[in-house]
Amino acid sequence: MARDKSVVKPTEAELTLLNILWQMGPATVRQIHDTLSTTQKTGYTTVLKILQIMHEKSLVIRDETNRAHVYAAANSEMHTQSSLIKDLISKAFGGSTSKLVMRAIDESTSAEDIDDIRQLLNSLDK
Amino acid sequence: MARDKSVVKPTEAELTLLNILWQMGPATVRQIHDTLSTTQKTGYTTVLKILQIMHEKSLVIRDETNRAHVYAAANSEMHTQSSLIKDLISKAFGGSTSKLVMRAIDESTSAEDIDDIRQLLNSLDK
DNA sequence: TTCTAGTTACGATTAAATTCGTAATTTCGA
DNA sequence: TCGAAATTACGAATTTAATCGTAACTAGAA
Repeated sequence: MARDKSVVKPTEAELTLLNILWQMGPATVRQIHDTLSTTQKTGYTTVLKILQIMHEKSLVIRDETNRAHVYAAANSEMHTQSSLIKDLISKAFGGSTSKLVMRAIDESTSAEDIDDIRQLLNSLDK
Repeated sequence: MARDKSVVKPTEAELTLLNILWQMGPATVRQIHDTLSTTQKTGYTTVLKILQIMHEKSLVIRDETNRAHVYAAANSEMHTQSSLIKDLISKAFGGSTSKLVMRAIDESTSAEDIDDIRQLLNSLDK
C-alpha cells in the first residue's frame, strides 16, 4: 500500500486549481483565488501554499519574472484526464477499459452523451 | 475544498481490500490478509485496523458471531464503481460523461473493448 | 525617500490515512 | 483445567493533505 512516487497524482484541492488554470490559462495567485472565491471560501494563502506545493511536485510551472508569480498547469488537461482514468481503471475496474465505459454509460441518462459516444465509435471505423 | 461526508469514498488501501472482498465474498481478516500477501507485504494488524475503520465508516459489514469476525463489502462492486466514476466525472471532466468515455476510448487500443462498447450502445437502441 | 498595499515565504495546526507493536481476550487441545 | 495459538482492541508513530496566521519583502505612490 505504498505511494507511487513516479506518477504524481493531483489531490482534490490541486485538481480544483488545475481546472481553473486550464480554463483561464496562466494566472497569478490573486486571479486564481478570485476565481475560486466565486464557488469556495478558501483563504488567499491557502491557494498560494497549494500552488507552491504543486510547483515542488512539478504539477505547475511558474514565471517569477514579476513580483506576482504567474502559474500555469505543467500538463495538459487531456494528459491529466488520461492518467486519472488509467488510475481508476486499474484500481476499481480490474484494468478493463470497457468495464469502466459500460458503467459510465449505464449512469448517463443524457441522450446527447449517447449520441456523442456513438459518433466517436463510428469515426473509429474508417 | 472540504470533504464530502455524505458519500464515503474508499481510500486507496480500502479499495484494495474491497476488491478482495468482492472477489472472495465474506472473509475473515486472516483470509483477506493471506490473499493480499500474495501481492503486497502488509502486516496482519494493518489489514485488521483498516477493516475496523471501514466498519466504522460502514464500508463493510461484519459478522461477530464467531471469534474471527467475518467481513463483507457493504456495497456492491457495481455501486462503488458508479460512485467512483461519478466522482471523477465531476472533478476532472466538467460533469460530462461523454468526455470521460471518449477519453477512455482514446486510451484503449483493444479491439475487444471497442466491440463490447458498440454492443452496449446497440442494446440501448431498442 | 518613505510609507503602504500587495505579495511571497515560513511554519504551525488540524485531520485523515497508513502502518504496526503490544496488550487483552478467547478458544481449543493436551 | 491450563496454556499456547490466534484473534481483536488499543493506541502510538509517521506521512500527507489542507488550512491559515504572521513575518518578511518589494515596488510604486506620495
